[in-house]
Amino acid sequence: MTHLTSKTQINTSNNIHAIDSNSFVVSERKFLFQMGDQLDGIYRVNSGCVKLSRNTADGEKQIIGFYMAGDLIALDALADGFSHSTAVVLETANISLIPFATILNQDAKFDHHAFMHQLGVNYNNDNDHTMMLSQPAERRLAWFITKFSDGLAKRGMIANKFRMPMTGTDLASYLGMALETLSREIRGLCKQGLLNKSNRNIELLDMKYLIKIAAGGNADQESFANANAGWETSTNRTISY
Amino acid sequence: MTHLTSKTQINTSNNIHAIDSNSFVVSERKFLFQMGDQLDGIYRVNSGCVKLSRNTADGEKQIIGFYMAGDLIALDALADGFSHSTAVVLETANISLIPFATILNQDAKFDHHAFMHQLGVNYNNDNDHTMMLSQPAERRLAWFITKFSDGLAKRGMIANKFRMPMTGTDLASYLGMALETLSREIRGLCKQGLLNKSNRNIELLDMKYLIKIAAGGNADQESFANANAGWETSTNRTISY
DNA sequence: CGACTGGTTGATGACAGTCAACTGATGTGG
DNA sequence: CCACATCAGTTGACTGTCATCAACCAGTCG
Repeated sequence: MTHLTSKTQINTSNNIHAIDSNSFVVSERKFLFQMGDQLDGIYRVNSGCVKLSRNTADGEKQIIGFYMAGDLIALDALADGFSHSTAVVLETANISLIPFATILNQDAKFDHHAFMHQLGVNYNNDNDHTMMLSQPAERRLAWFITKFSDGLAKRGMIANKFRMPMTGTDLASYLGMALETLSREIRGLCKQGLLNKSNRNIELLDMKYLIKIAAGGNADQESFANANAGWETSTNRTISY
Repeated sequence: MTHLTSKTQINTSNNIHAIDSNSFVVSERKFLFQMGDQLDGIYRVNSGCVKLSRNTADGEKQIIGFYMAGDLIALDALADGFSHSTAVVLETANISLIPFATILNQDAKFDHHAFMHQLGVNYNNDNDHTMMLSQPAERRLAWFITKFSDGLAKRGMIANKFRMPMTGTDLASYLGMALETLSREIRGLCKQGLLNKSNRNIELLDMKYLIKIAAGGNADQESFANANAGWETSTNRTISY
């Protein structure tokens, strides 16, 4: 893995291709930045998928989020210019650097309104994540799956059949559970007929019921899938949040 | 409890006194805003303490943070102008409204740099909180206590002897544990000689060891307090983060 | 004074973490 | 292309942390 700390390196690395002055491509498994790096601004993900992680005080790595088109990352660098998290690309990504100067200076060409809006969206997503962590494992998983699917729908992609860009280990860390627990919970949802899974390929069979679980509806209740078998109930409906 | 949704109400409520055009006082137990309120901007806490909460999908209330002098709240309203959280004042607070227009418009009198800095600080604090939620209960508690103490120190207040502004129920919710668990964990730390507690008054006796627990050091190890009894090891040292 | 809110303590059990063994994918060098 | 190593994920058995339920106590307030 290469390691990016400055724009100079961006231009010299053969894994990172400048598209224009502000946007560049980072390929799978490459670092965008690491904890402690001094950044020139914050980043916007234009396409692909990036994971952010942090180290706990005792050195364990924890995933704090997965970011896709439109998301802002490295917001923590607003505090002091240094990144407090590590960014690794999961799916080859097009990234824009938004320099601090652009954010602070009254550059009319920069859409401050959209920036602030996105900041709020990111903030809300993070809060949702935080809140889910004190919920039962099955609920956390159902929440993630429906939210991920919704994210795809919002970006105009197929929402009921997709490939997870992250490993189970990463997802388990993000959801605050052991890898084994994640594996068992996924199997549980499969057995309930709510989804199919092979490797990282997921097919949602009963979105409504998954949403119900995510919202705290108990999985022991009668499944919508059982009560109303078929595809009518499992269309890739858009979740509002 | 009264409920503030607009500046009009701010001016009419006898619990809220305008100090200047931007700053006002909200007294204990009053709402600053509630989930769903349309806001005119985001708020800055100048003094006092404010708690933020959200409702889970199944209607349970969860505390997402406690905010003190310097902290920004209602950042989620940046997304769409509506608050996704509820703010209740715990200690009579002086609050400034920072209108969206001020943030977006190129108002030279507004310190955008300081604003962005504080945004990053808030963001980091939230990430810390999120990460702690998958740690053991004792560790979460030790983390909160040391962090709270550090927050007091940073604001020039006495850091090793203070009063908790929130109820145990609120703190338990924030830390993602049951009230009973919190009660037992506090007692556990007391029994280890790390702190004293009567009602909501806390006295830290061994900050270093609390920090060690917060960082993942096991409480079964020999306590610094036991190894090196006395006050020399329990001064209100400032934690760097 | 009773009714509340806030907090403590004990008994019990469930959810999920840990340990361990194993299977299946993916990748690498000879 | 195979042999091997490595990573990713599965499954089972066991254990422990912590949530739940319940009873109880201490302030506070109308």
